[in-house]
Amino acid sequence: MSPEENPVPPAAPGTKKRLSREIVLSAALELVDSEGLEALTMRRLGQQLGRDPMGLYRYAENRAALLDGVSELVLNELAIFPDDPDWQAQLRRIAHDLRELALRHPNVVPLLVTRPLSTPLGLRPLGTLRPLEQILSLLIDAGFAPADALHVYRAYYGYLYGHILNELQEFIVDPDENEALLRLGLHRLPPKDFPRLRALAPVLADYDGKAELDEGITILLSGLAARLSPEA
Amino acid sequence: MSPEENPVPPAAPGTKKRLSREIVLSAALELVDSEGLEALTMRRLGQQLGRDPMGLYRYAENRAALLDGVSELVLNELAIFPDDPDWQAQLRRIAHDLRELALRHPNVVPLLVTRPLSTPLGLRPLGTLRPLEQILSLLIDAGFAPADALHVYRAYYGYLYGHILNELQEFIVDPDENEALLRLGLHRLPPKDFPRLRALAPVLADYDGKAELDEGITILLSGLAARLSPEA
DNA sequence: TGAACGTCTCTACAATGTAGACTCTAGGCG
DNA sequence: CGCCTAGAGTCTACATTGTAGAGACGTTCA
Repeated sequence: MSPEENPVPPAAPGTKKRLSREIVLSAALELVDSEGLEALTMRRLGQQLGRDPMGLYRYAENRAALLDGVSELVLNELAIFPDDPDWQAQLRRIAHDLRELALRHPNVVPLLVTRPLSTPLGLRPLGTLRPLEQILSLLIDAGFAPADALHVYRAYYGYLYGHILNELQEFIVDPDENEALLRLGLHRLPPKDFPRLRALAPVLADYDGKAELDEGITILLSGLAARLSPEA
Repeated sequence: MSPEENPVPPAAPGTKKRLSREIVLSAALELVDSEGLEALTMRRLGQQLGRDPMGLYRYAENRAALLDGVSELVLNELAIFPDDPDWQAQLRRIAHDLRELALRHPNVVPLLVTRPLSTPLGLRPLGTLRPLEQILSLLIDAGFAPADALHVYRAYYGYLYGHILNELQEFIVDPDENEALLRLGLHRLPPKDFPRLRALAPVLADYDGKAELDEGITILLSGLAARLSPEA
């Protein structure tokens, strides 16, 4: 082989153009989606782009900043229409969209959930705060007092994130091995200590996340609407 | 200084006794509590215990297993009484307990939330599954059909974890710098794009997580009870 | 006494994030 | 046209990490 030929071909062959933040972040996201969070190292990403790893520091100050960028990028896939007059319908739709987004990028969910914990609210990437702002707008326009809008948002987003975490925890990629794996795992549990869980194995195996989310949202929204009427 | 004197004294001086899994995990937890997750390295933990880092592998196969052990340890602080006939009161109490536990160990919360994502349900540390089993027991004893109990559990725990994440995200350690930091951060946001959020700064500053959790739980429980009556 | 075993320790290595200096290239100015 | 400066890209180097593998040590049984 010719000496200057890159020994690792997976880098896109033609793309030796100029780099950009978007390109870098997209590549990072692809990497995370396909191989998991811990596969996203500077060297690995560099080789994916056919560039020296050090060059990446021009587009992300840190590895942490890179992670922030990735979660921002993912959240940008979420479309919110703050002008919809039917706030309940809109919140329900957003919930399902976010759920599907999480299922599409399961490896990014840990980022979505933990990165904000290490960054005070005001210092987060702007793309991360946009959903919050837009939902507040939606609720206030619908007639909620600003403080009540915040309460609704918190209850809503709290439940939503919780559900997503729940569902992903039970999620197993290949539905064929689903039941097998599940039984395998549950079988390990001492029957004395875990009778309920073991008995529920078949129910656990078919989990309809979409329906479950929808029910939860219904309960929560109607409860919230009753307590804090938007016309008050 | 004498050559064989350990340059890092913080290791407990007297405790040269036999190690045990509990001791190791407790030390790990202390480390995480006081200095954060990324401070928990094998070497650092070893020096905390005055032992060679390699010795730790006798009590935890991996660093990952160590992390699992820590979250298990924390979850064990949670007391559940599956025999309480008043399931709603019990769930409400557990919620508050778990919230306080999270506030006590904020650095462990990312573990609690993300570790299960990388481990199929049946293979988790037993201590992690105990709350699930016990709450199922509580609900089934209260009259729920097993499958319904699972639904209730999911909605409940989903909301609970979501709330905790929410609250920790807005949590700032020193309440004095709370408002300052908050304003500082929010001030950075472009007013054109984030008018609602900026206007809510004072409301954001005093967040009563306990009350908010309680309200949410009330809404959720009454909704769930209405939909799936335990006497059905 | 000797042997065997479980515990602890040491050394070593590959992989990571990143600082700092170097090279290269494009474009503006004389 | 030639130089020169600034920024993008690259190379080298280093401290820190998890962990394999071999050895040392002490305790316990035959």
